[in-house]
Amino acid sequence: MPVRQADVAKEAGVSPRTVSNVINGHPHIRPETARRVREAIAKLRYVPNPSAQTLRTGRVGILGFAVPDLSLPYFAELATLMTREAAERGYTLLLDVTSGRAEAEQHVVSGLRPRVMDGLIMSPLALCPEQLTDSAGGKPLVLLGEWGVQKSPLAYVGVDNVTAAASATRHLVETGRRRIAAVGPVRGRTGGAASQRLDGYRQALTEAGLAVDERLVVEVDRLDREGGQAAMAALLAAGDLPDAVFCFNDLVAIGLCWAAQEAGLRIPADLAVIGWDDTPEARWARPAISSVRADTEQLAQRSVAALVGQIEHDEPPRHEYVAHHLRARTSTTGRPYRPGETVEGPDWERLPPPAVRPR
Amino acid sequence: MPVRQADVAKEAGVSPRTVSNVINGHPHIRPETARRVREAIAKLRYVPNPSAQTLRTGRVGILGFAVPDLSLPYFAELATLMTREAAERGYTLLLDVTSGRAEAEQHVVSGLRPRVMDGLIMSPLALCPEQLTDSAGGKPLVLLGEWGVQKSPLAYVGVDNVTAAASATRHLVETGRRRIAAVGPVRGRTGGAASQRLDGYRQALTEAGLAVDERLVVEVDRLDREGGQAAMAALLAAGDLPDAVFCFNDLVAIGLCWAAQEAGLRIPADLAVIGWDDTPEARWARPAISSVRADTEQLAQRSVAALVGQIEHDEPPRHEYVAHHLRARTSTTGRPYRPGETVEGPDWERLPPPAVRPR
DNA sequence: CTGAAAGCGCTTACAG
DNA sequence: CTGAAAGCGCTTACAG
Repeated sequence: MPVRQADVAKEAGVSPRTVSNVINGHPHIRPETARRVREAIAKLRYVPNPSAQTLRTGRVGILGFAVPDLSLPYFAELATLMTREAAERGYTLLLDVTSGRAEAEQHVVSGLRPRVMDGLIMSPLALCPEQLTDSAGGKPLVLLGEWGVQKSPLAYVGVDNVTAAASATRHLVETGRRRIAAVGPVRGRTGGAASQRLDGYRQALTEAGLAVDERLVVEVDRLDREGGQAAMAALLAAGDLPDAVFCFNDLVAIGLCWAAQEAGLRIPADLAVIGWDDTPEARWARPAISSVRADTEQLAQRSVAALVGQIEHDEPPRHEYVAHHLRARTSTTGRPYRPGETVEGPDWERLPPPAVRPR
Repeated sequence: MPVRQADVAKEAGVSPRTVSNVINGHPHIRPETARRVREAIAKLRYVPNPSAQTLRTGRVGILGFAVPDLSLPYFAELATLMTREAAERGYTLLLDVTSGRAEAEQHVVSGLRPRVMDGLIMSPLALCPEQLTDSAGGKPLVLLGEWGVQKSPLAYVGVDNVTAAASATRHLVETGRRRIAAVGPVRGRTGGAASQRLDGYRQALTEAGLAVDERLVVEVDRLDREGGQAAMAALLAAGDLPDAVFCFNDLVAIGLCWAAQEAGLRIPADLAVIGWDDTPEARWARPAISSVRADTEQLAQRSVAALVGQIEHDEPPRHEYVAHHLRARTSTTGRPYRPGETVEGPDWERLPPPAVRPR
């Protein structure tokens, strides 16, 4: 019932081979022939059958993007950008929600899925690169979070967590804070972005001549508002409050601010707070919350480019860093802020655009 | 290089036909044969090639879900639920972000996409059902928003916007409000959910013996925080402030609260505010914002069921309603609220679960 | 209950 | 520059 290539060929008075050539843009086709074929395609509203194409060529035209949690605005934003980025290169993006469960991540990577995708971009939470390496089903894989990827043979795109975290911490120091807490390592999960951010945090404190007090490093169950709320409760219960908190994402910062304000603390007078991801919710919070922003456009662009490069040109996997910025707002500066304004932090950093670090 | 059905057949000492029968669960297979086949499958780690299956059967195993905007938490939540729901029925969910552009919506429905999906669930923003009807590419389509679907032949799943909006408005009346504004119709877009919510709003006001003041109906450019901010600015500029606002989603409510508080208004003492979607951001706002919640689990479950029913059993399209609830919080009641608590509104409503209204 | 064979709709060496 | 033909890996009437 649907129109086939053969119907187009008959309509245009050529062989199917020629129709295929026109569609796939092969050179050396007589302009007149090409025109006739194109007219026939338009007239019959012919659309090639993707399954037949895939069966024949082994190429699917689909990139996978596996995210742990779409309710994190960071991933929702990234998914939107990736969809666009993939479309520009002629691919469709297939989104997979793993909920951070190891089983789901495993399934995406090694299960049925590889067959319906040409490659996968993933932000692993439960699985570490070693577990992913073998199982990628032979398809190219690009990693987005970090999980001790330094020594992994897999491709990786992300921000330099150490530098960015140091920059956030330094910002707190420069606004006069001395007892700075860090909230965000996830209980029971070691390595990954969190440990790099802790490195940056400790490094900046040491450079500023401040002591590192391990009691001020607070773990959370999840990087969500409830986690931030619980962390603030723990800090309050411990007494000897910090005068600033570096939160590993905005949701944690929001929950923490909630609990702090509930306890009568003023932000930033009593407690400065900085988050991570630069979500709209942080910009619209009262007071507006300072945040570290990864350049998500670059992230989407580079990771899709890296994946397509592996797929189409067999490029070797490499590690790549994207820019980050510090958005200083009321929760650290005390200065009024209206959503929509962009206030670069005093010591914001930007890595040179094609910051490629070959492995 | 990958293992094919024929390899499994040879390993098990049967014909490909038998392997296919075992995989597809055909009856009347000798248990001993089935066991041998299954062992061979496991041993060789055979996975059927989906493209070949699709080419042969015409069935893809993929459901599409087209959303206008993943940064709306409502859609992010729905996407997560739908993914799970689809997986339970053996389908993969393909997410498409249309950004509410007519062109993108058209493309999803009529473009290349229908060939890679068995059916589509979509929340149209720019296109009305009439435009969608012809173009569905012959594949089943389930609509999620409303766009004057009452008379559309397309399947529809959603909340009863009239009833829910009336309920929200009545709640404001019952907490003593008399000048109640409605913020949310999108400028230049007529019909759809917004006009139904306006109907419910007017209906409730009239029933309460209050006059409907059309100057209190405020349009927005988009249903986002900026839209709410601008709407509040307009209300402030107009003078003669309302004492309550019914916002058509939580983002608008959040932007509106921001602007109201910036102007020195106290919520709810000076202005009561209720939103729609019951997002976490509304629960964690200060004060916590009351909201109308559609039962998203039901929505996901019913819409996937309706789509799969059309695909697999050729069921006729029908209109179906899911339950909604009113979550009364500080922004209307003035009572303290801690995120995580569930406070049903005094006049919350729930439609009987299988609320099917055949067309 | 299972084999041998055709065909889903493409692409692509192989000829001309 | 274009035709005729094979084959990608499945499923399924058709026989037995």
